[in-house]
Amino acid sequence: MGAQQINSESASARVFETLAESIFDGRLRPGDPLPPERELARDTGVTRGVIREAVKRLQQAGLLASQQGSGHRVLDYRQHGGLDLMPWLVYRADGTADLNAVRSVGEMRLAVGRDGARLCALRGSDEISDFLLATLGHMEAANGDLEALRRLSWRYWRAIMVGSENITYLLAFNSLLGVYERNIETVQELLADELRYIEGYRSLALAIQRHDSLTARHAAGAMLEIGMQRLQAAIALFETLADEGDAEA
Amino acid sequence: MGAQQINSESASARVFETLAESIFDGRLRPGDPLPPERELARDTGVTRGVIREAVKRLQQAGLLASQQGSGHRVLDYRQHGGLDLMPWLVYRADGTADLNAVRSVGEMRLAVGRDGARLCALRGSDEISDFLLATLGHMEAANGDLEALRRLSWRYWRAIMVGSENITYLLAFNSLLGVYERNIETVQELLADELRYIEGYRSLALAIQRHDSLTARHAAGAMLEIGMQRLQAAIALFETLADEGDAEA
DNA sequence: GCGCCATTTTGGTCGGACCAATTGACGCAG
DNA sequence: CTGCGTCAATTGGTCCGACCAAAATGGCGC
Repeated sequence: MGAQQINSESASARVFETLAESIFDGRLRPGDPLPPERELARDTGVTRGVIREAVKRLQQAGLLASQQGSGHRVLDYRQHGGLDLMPWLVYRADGTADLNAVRSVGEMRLAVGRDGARLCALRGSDEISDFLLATLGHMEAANGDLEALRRLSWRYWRAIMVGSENITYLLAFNSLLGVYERNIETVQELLADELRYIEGYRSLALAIQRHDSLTARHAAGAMLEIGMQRLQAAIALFETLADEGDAEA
Repeated sequence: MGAQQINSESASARVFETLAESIFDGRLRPGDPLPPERELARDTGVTRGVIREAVKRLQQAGLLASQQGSGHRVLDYRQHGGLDLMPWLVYRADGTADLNAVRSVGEMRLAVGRDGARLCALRGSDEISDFLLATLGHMEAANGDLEALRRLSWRYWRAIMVGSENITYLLAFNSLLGVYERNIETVQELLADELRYIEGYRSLALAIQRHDSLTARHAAGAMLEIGMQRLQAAIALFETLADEGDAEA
């Protein structure tokens, strides 16, 4: 498995991935011109139309700027990129993960989750808290099944983001989920303690139900901190291993 | 000016905007199928290739899902969209702004700005604080010129986001800037008091310089709250006007 | 009434052509 | 020799028509 499955992707998707990787790993730097479309088409063995479709996606992602007569040039994604680039920034082409990017995701998860919970307590309707409590019941019934808990937790948090009535938080949540989804098993194991901390989910849901924004914020923070601590421990471990690897090399 | 300038956009960009608007204003709902590419091409008077380029951008934005043989169908952007959709969510086709979306932007600005400042104080190098203090000097020299202050403030905050070493905050900052840029004058007037609050910028820069994360967080919060209050006041005003308009109608 | 298969629909790709903006080299005038 | 204008080459933007491949459709036979 692995490389072969990539053939199932469309040609334009493959070109997109290839070019995006070249940009993220620095082979194509900000300001660099992209080879002409005709040349790219010739080299990759596809039609110019396919190249153009991939280029359009790269433009939409904030990775390229184009001008007729001139060409396509690489933009600095740190200046023009959106949150949806995170999956590419976290998971490199060589299969390793960027630990800084992982930590960043954890920090945003905490900040957005905490403030989203606060706003949900302020604004959430009874429908929201009812849904949270119902989901909580399913989590209790899951009996520690991580897979089920993870799915339920995602629904739970999505409901909070909806209840916060803050569309930016909801969209940011989507982007973060995009990162998790590429490595579900690892995320699930890492957050195991948090997922099993049913009491935390309960006190948060109850705080939201009684519109107690201060308690909701703290409950959310306490809950998310569990996963954050596991995450930081894992990062520290990997950094140690990396250092030893460097020392040996 | 206005409608005519749109002709300067490329054909695929026009198709993209048209379809995106149809999705955001609800004429195309989640689950709805898009008309076949050949039909869209015929109706809009462009080639299928142009339609496909626009469709690729819509896919990248999380607005469409496609399947060979079946067709393109509209996704729920609240479930699959990223933060870079905010400009479209804030500014509707009829020229009005979605006040809820505006408030959301303000809230994320506050949350990310506050935590970004905290992290920058924790991790920022001397280069960062030097840059902040230098920019501060330029702001003092701007002598209240809003245009100049706004530019300098953006650089200032970008430096903080870079210094926070949290890539998700930096990318979210980019997306928020994308919202501001579509209506620079209004944003600038709205944030006038905040932009002129040089002392706030100074105390934040100094807190970051001495790695005082707690003070940095509070200084950032105090500063951003100024703009937030103006924003909330403006929203309340518009809501009142809208209510009166409804009452008359 | 149910399930299988040919037809149709529809996205994905191909190939070549022409248009339009930009760039750059060449040659002319100053 | 310098500076400017012109023209050709480069390159993205669009058009056209064709074929491939996956999915949906509808009719046929069981």
